[in-house]
Amino acid sequence: MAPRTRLNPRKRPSQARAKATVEAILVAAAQVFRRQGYAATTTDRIAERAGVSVGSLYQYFPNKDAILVALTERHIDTGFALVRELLVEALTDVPALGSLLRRLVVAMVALHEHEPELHRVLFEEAPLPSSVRRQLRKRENEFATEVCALLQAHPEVRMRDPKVTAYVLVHTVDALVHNFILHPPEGIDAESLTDEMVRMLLGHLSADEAFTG
Amino acid sequence: MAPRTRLNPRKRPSQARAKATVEAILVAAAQVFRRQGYAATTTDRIAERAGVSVGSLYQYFPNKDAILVALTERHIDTGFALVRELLVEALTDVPALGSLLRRLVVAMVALHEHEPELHRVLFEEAPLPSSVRRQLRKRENEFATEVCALLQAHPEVRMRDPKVTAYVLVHTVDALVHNFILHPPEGIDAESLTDEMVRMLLGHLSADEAFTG
DNA sequence: GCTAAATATGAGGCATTCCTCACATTGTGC
DNA sequence: GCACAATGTGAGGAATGCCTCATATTTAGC
Repeated sequence: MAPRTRLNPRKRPSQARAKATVEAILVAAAQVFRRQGYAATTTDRIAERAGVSVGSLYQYFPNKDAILVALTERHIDTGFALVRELLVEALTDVPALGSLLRRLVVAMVALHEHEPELHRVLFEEAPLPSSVRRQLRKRENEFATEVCALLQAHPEVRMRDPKVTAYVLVHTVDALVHNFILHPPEGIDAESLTDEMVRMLLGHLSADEAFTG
Repeated sequence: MAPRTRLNPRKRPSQARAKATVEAILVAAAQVFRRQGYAATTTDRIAERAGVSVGSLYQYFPNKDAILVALTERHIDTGFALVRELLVEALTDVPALGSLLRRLVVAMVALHEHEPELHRVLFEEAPLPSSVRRQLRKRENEFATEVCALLQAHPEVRMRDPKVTAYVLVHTVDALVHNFILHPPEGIDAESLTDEMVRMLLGHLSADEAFTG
C-alpha cells in the first residue's frame, strides 16, 4: 500500500466514469490556475469549472497542492516528450554541430510556447514542493547527459568537463528561452536571439582552449 | 498627494520612533519570509517578531503584499549597489576582457550569496506584482547597457547587435548563477562553473563571425 | 506643563477557503 | 435484477488570516 502522504490520492479511479472525473478536474485546474494564478485558485472553483462536486475532487486529491503537483508532473512529462520528439532525428543522422544546436534551441522555444501562461504559473508563482523541483532537476540532468552524448559525436567539440558543459548548456538555453517567451523584452525578436545563442554555444563548444583570465 | 493604491502606505513615519517601527517591521518580515516562505508568513507573525502590534504594522503597510514589495525593492537596491561597487574599478582602469568577464561573474555570485534564502523566496515563490517585475527588468536593461559600454572599450569585441548581446550576456550569467547558488547541483563546484562561463562568454564576444547553421 | 498630533495597542469582526460527511446515484458481477 | 462496491453530491463546520477601530500612550511645540 502506498504511504498516505500529503500528496497521495485517497482513491485511485477504477471505473471509466471516475477516470473522466479526474481528467476533467485536471483540465479545469489547468484553466483556473492559468487564468487566476495560484493564490486565487480555489478547490471549489476548480470543481465548479470541471462540472463536478468538491466532494468528488477530494476523493482523488487530498488537497489543492496535490492537484498542482499532478498538473505539474503531467506538464513536465509532456514537455520532455515534446523536446525528445523534436530531437529524435538528431539521434539517427548526425547533423552539423550548428544545426544540432539550432534544433536544441528551437525545441526549447517550442517547449516554452506550449501553454506559456500555465508554465509561468507553475514555475514562477506556485510553491512547488521541493520533491517536485528535485525530480525536475534530475530529469534535466538526464537530458543534459543525452545532449552531451550527441555533442560528443562531433570531433570538433572540445569539452574540459562534459558534466559542467552539459549543465551550462542546458540551463543557459532553458533560462534564456524561458525568460524570452514568458517576459518578452522590447526590441528583440526570437530570430536574433536564437542566432545569438547558437553562435555563443557554437563558439563555446568548438573553441580552442583559450586564455581565460 | 500620492494616489492611495493597493501598495501605498497610509501614513509615512515622521518621528524617529515611527521610523524605528517601520525598520523593525521590515527586518522582521525578512526573517519570517525567509524562514517560513511566502504563504506561511502572516502579518500577525511579522508584527510579533518585530515586537510591534498588528495595528502599528497596518499604519505603515496597507497589507501583507505591500511589505513584500517594500522588502523586495530594498533587496534589489542593495543588490545593484553591490554589483556596481564590485565593478567600479572596471570603470577606471580597463582590465583585459577575460578579467572583466570574470569580475562580472564573481559580482553576480556575490550578489546571489547575499541572503540567498530570502532571495529565493522573493523571486521564486512570492507573487511579486507585475509592476515590481517590470521595474526590475528595466534596471536589468540599464545594467546590461552599462556592461555593454564597458565591453565596447575592447577592440577585440565584436557584437552584431549590442542590444541582443547585452541581453544574452546579463541573463545568462544571472540565470546560471541564480540556479547554481539557490539549487546547487551535485558534483559541480563554483570554480569550474565560473571558468566555464567565462570561457563561453569570452569565446562568444571575441569570436569570428562564424558559420551559424 | 499643557494641548494636540503622532504613534501604539490588540481583541475580535469579517471574509474566505479548505475539506468532511451523510446521503444519493450509478456501475459491476453474478 | 439484485446486492454491493464505486462514484458523486453539496451544504456547512472548522480553521485561519487579514485588517479595523476604539482606546491608550508618547512626543512635539509652545
